[in-house]
Amino acid sequence: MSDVKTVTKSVEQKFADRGIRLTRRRRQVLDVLMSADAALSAYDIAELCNAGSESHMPTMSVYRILDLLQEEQFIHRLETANKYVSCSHIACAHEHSGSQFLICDGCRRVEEIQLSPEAVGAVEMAANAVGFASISPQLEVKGLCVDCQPERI
Amino acid sequence: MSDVKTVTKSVEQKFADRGIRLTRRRRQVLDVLMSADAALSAYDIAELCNAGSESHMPTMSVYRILDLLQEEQFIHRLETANKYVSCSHIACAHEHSGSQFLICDGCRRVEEIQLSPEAVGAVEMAANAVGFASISPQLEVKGLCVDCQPERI
DNA sequence: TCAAAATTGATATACTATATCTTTTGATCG
DNA sequence: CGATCAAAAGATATAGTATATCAATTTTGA
Ligand SMILES: [Zn+2]
Ligand SMILES: [Zn+2]
Ligand SMILES: [Zn+2]
Ligand SMILES: [Zn+2]
Repeated sequence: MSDVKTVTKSVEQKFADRGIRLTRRRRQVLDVLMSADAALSAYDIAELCNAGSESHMPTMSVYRILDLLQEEQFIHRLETANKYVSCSHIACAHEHSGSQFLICDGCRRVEEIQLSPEAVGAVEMAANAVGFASISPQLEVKGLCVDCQPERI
Repeated sequence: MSDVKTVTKSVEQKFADRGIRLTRRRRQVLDVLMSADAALSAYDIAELCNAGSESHMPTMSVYRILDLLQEEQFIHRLETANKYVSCSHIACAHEHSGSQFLICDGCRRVEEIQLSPEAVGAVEMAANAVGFASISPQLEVKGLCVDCQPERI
């Protein structure tokens, strides 16, 4: 169960490649998000940065850093929850063209998935039918994860 | 373009049928939402209730009333926007089994649609593939409405 | 070294939402 | 009708999320 991730060489490399500095503050925020097993609010993150550390992480800094990490797609903001998660693909070479999130109503765990092209197509179709275009691909869907579903015999 | 709706007989009848009182405050909130051409925040609603009226609508009341109207599906809350819209089906006999919303990034207009069963099925399929079940049906998708799309020649 | 740019610190304030307690209003029944 | 009880609204406090702004510090690179 304990599968705690933090900033690795491959993540450091992504920062370097894009000419973005991985400062102490940014590393703190990203480490907290990568270690978390659920989405966190900006205030949660500030608190966790401060826990067991003499440093003081101001919430403002957290927001600033979240903005940057989001732009670079190291993390994502869950708009239905006002919370943040690290990207599932943060350590791999995967590119995304829009992400979808499953959010467990039981344990708040978040799963980042890619919908099948057919699924995306079906949503686009429905949108086009009423004149909408340029659909943004971020979908957030609530449900129950495999651990939180009532047991079936 | 001006197609302002307010509480009608058929809406009044729905309240009566369900034993819910359509008080002055509730009517004010619902009228504001039905007249609006975009989603509104609770504070927007309070302000609009107060505009050109001697009465004072407290924000607390707005929230209380929004809760009720939502439970009865007269209105919906857009979770990605923290805003509220009146239900497209408020004046008809239509039942919904989950709604989907298209939100225009240009003008903030909101279109309430029903995805095709195939589209819903495709999303459910993707969720099941990673162990999620009991998917909630509310989807909010951002895009550009027909009026806000860059003109094509 | 020194000036410019990027990052962080500090403080204030706006926006969204809930909790709780009191007062008023409205339905019901004798 | 007037007493009673429940629903609704009023009032106030507070929690939670986010942005604006300006000053101080650190990093970069000429
Ligand atoms: Zn991602
Ligand atoms: Zn769960
Ligand atoms: Zn509806
Ligand atoms: Zn539009």
